[in-house]
Amino acid sequence: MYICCVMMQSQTEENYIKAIFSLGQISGGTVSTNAIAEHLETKPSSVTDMLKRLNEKKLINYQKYKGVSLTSNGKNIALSIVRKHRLWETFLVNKLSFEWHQVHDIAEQLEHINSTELVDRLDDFLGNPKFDPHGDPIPDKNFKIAIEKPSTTLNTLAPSKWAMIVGVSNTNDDFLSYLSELGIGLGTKVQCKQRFQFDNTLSITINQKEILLPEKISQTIL
Amino acid sequence: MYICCVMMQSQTEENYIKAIFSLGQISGGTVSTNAIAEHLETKPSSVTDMLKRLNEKKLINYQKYKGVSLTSNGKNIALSIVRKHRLWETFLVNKLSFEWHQVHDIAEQLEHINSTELVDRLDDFLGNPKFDPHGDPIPDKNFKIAIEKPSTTLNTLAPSKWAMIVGVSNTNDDFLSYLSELGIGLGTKVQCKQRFQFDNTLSITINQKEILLPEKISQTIL
DNA sequence: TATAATTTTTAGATTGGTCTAAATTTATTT
DNA sequence: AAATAAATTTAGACCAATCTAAAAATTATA
Repeated sequence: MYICCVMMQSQTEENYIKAIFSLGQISGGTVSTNAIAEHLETKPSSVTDMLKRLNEKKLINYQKYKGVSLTSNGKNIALSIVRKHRLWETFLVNKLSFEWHQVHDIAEQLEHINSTELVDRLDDFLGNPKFDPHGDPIPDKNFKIAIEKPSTTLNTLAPSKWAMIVGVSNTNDDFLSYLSELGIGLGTKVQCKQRFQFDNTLSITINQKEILLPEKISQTIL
Repeated sequence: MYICCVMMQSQTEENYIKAIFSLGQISGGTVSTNAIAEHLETKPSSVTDMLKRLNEKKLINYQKYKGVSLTSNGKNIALSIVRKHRLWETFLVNKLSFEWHQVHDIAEQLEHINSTELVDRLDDFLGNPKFDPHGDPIPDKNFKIAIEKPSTTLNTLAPSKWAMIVGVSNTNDDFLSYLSELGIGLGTKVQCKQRFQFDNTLSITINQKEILLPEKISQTIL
């Protein structure tokens, strides 16, 4: 087994690699300059500059005008950042009692802390969790990712059936705090009361309370 | 009670403020450009540039050629960094089972993480410790520092008397790992066996083992 | 007090990361 | 296929943080 050397990136470079990784997950293939710019809230010209640098360092495959993808080195760096991010989120929620929706910004900072020793010990301290508080899988020491939990979106729940929340596919802050206001969190058990035909709005029961969820929302809950 | 706004410094600026703070602690008065340069392993000309910027931001009192000291804003920033540094060191040692001497570099990174919420929760999680693993006091939420433990250096220990290690005055890495090799750590109980007149070398007993400590070393142990 | 030695500051260049405005390449439409 | 629109890159500038080399101020010394 070989573990690549994953050192000496600036935080900015790491953020670009992370962006390319997560956009690549969605699109499957290569990622466009504009997509990265939008994702990082920066200008396309800045992205081009950075892509040249990352290309020099052999962290990405980049050809002018042709989009970009990660090399295996780049992918390992991305996975190590994802690992750190999700472990820290787990720490914040499980040990420091943060709410689900408060942890993202802090983990965004902590994920850049550079110490394999630290991350591995944190992993052990947390009991080597396979999934983070949002239900996303945490890569292990060797960047292996557990098989995704087989989960379905809430909007497919049949009337009278029960389900447990195991994750969301939208990690927007406002959305997450909206959910916690509704009483929806990780592990929450819900029952489908009724589905309205005309727009598929779902009526569900949570702790005796009845709530209406538009399809747009029920689609993002696992 | 007023808490100043402690935001938006770059890591570099924070490192300068920390350096000025800790050098100021020693010298009492103002700190010289060269001292800062040496402490941060940079060039005096770089220091001058940064001093101008920090002066602009009213974090230091700076007059050309006259040395520098922290304003009350600057002091608060310094204290908040010290607080973070020492809390994280405590976390690393108490929760992640790091050794005494391994934690400094990691804490040096963690101290720049920016979230009052995080720090205060970490403080609670650790049980609001008053001293870090090196025996140094941890400033509280309001940057108040506990009165130093009244402690004496090991070289003053009289023959046959017992003492407990509560800190060291030299936090050099090699020194700390040398101590742990000897079996000397925080909370270690030692007994003075004998003091040799000619050079004040101390013979002490630690867990049944007998060890000889030159005066230079026994002076740095509290 | 004048000179030498030291400390500190300035001047000017470099690097990483960003921007705007203009130019170029690729994609779309007629 | 030509014209237009959209995406991408280049050129040139800026800021933070650094450096080297040279100048200026301070301190020490003869």
